[in-house]
Amino acid sequence: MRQERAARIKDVARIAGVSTATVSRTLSNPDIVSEETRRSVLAAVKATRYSANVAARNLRRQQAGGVLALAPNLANPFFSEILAGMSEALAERRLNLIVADTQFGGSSQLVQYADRSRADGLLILDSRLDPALFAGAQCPPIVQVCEEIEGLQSPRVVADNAGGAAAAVAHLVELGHTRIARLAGPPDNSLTRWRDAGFRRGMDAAGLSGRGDWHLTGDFSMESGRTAAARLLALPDRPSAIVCDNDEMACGLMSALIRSGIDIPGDIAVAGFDDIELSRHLTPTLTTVHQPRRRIGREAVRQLLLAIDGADVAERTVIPCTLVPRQSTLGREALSDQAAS
Amino acid sequence: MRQERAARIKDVARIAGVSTATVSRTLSNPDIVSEETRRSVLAAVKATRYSANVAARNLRRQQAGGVLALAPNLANPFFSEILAGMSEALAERRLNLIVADTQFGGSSQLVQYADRSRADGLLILDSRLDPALFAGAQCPPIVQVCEEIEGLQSPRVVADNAGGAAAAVAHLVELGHTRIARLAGPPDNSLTRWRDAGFRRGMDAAGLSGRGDWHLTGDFSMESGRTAAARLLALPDRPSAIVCDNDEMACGLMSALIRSGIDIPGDIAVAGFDDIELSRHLTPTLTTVHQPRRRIGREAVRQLLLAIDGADVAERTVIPCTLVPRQSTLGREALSDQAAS
DNA sequence: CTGAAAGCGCTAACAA
DNA sequence: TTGTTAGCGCTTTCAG
Repeated sequence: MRQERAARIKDVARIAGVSTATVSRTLSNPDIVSEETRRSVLAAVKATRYSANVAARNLRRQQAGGVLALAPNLANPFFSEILAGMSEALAERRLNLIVADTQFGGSSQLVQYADRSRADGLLILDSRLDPALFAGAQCPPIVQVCEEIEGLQSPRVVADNAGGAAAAVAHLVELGHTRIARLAGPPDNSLTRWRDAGFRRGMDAAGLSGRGDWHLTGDFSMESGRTAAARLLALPDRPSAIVCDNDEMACGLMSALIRSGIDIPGDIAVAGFDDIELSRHLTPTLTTVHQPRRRIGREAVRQLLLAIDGADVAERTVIPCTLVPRQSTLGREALSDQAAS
Repeated sequence: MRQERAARIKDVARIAGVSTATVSRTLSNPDIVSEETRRSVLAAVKATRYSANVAARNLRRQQAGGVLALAPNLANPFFSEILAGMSEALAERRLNLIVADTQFGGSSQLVQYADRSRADGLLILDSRLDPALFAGAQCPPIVQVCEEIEGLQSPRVVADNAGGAAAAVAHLVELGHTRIARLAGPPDNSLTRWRDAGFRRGMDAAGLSGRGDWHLTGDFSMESGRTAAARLLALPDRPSAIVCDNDEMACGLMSALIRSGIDIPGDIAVAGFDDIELSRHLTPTLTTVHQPRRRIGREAVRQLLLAIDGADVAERTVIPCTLVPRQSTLGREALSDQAAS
């Protein structure tokens, strides 16, 4: 039972009684060969279970056969659904998605990838990367996704972060809140900055002004939401509502507030951002801003493929977000036993 | 400003005044060239920003340069942390991790990958795949991770699912519970079967017997935990504790129970499995079985690399799990304000 | 519509 | 220790 060698294009050609060029043509551009030839080649392909050697094809075509996604944290469900959308969209073009976690290996590893022979394109999801990494002449086309790196010129596909944050504020205002706090992400993060702008826009529209001591900061982790709760509770003059820059912080915050005997939304209403699956299953369920993550991933790939093909690409594609009102602002009665919406 | 072509090995050789073979040797095996040569080659590499063409190298070496992971759902945080561990371990060997979501493209796509020219190895995390996909002679080495496909012979790296489930039961028994129910995963899933075995082992050890009507089934989703709660509440004779086959179901279950006015753990104690990050942040925090996911990912890669190198590989590597007692079984007082443990 | 042949860039066997 | 050289398997001109 020795291991049989994989068939090469030569083998297929011999069996089909044609040249290797014809086999290649049949496979990549079936319309330009005669029907008879096509039939015999395809039969030979099937008989030999032939599948083209990827390295040889890529070498010849001077391409990499895959796209690299740089994400700050693979273990984060927010990114993973975007990656799933990317993977899906790339498969249609028979391109691989190679995923690198920027937490490891450091930039020394990453710089390797900013090279056409390794990746036909780059999808960058981490705004903390140094733009200099991608400055080389041989860097493949780039699309930035969700986050934005200052000083790296490339098309961007982002959610409507400002609009989402403004909608969250408007929702609270409509419920009668005027004392609205904010739990922001890291100040140097582009998401934070856009959501900041939206928050202020929403406040302005309602004639409200933000208060400095009601501006808390976290790092997008549940843990930082937990610690923010302590700071919130220590305030002499508490807000009646708080808008968080993501669901995970909102989750950590709510959980700590509840443990301290605070009623949500009775004492403090809470809104998040992202609409991760969890948000529907918290108690109370979390009002949040839904980002269509799969669609963002697909759209980013679409733009990248355009760029790879040398077509014109929108400098900035903004994907709309939608507010999803749930119990953490409406109260339990409003939606009591309703299924996830 | 025209785009400069990437340097090839020839360019480096010319600048360093040596042959291409020497450049290649300097880069892949520096010890066998003289120090002087090495210096001039490295200088030329730096000057040209040379980086070897991956496709050419792979073609010549008859390898793929990457390993493919087949996961059922990229968007699931449980898998994503394992993938992160894999990515980390592979980077040390300069191998890519290519991730494919088995939800999309169907097996027609996947079968393409069971081929040495596309992947140097396969990491299979989805037990629902057809073993026939990997039966070809040209299929690269495989390691199954976490889940197991019946009829696919290959090394496996799995958590101690039975031991974990037994520990959860033992913990409840120690707290005085004798009426213990189970919320199981899909019956055809290997995780479910191992956890089933562990559950029974734990019950037997305590002299307890499981009851048929206390055996609920879900599909590992939060949603299925939610619906299981309704069935649990409809029972004429309720258990005092329930062991769930994963944290997400436990989360959906708890959240629905609480909404129905059930006190956890006063009325019903709940234990999960996996220890996803969320579990520490639920209210009450969830007692669960911790799986060292990153380590599982790293270990799977270690075994795969051994197999690729033709070394002997353990048929089955079992990674220990540890019980993490929290409020959902102990009560809120016990651990009230303690940080995540 | 098809075949011959060049060559993508690299590594490794062999020779010196 | 280094250079020469063949060739990995494929695609794509260029001829016919």
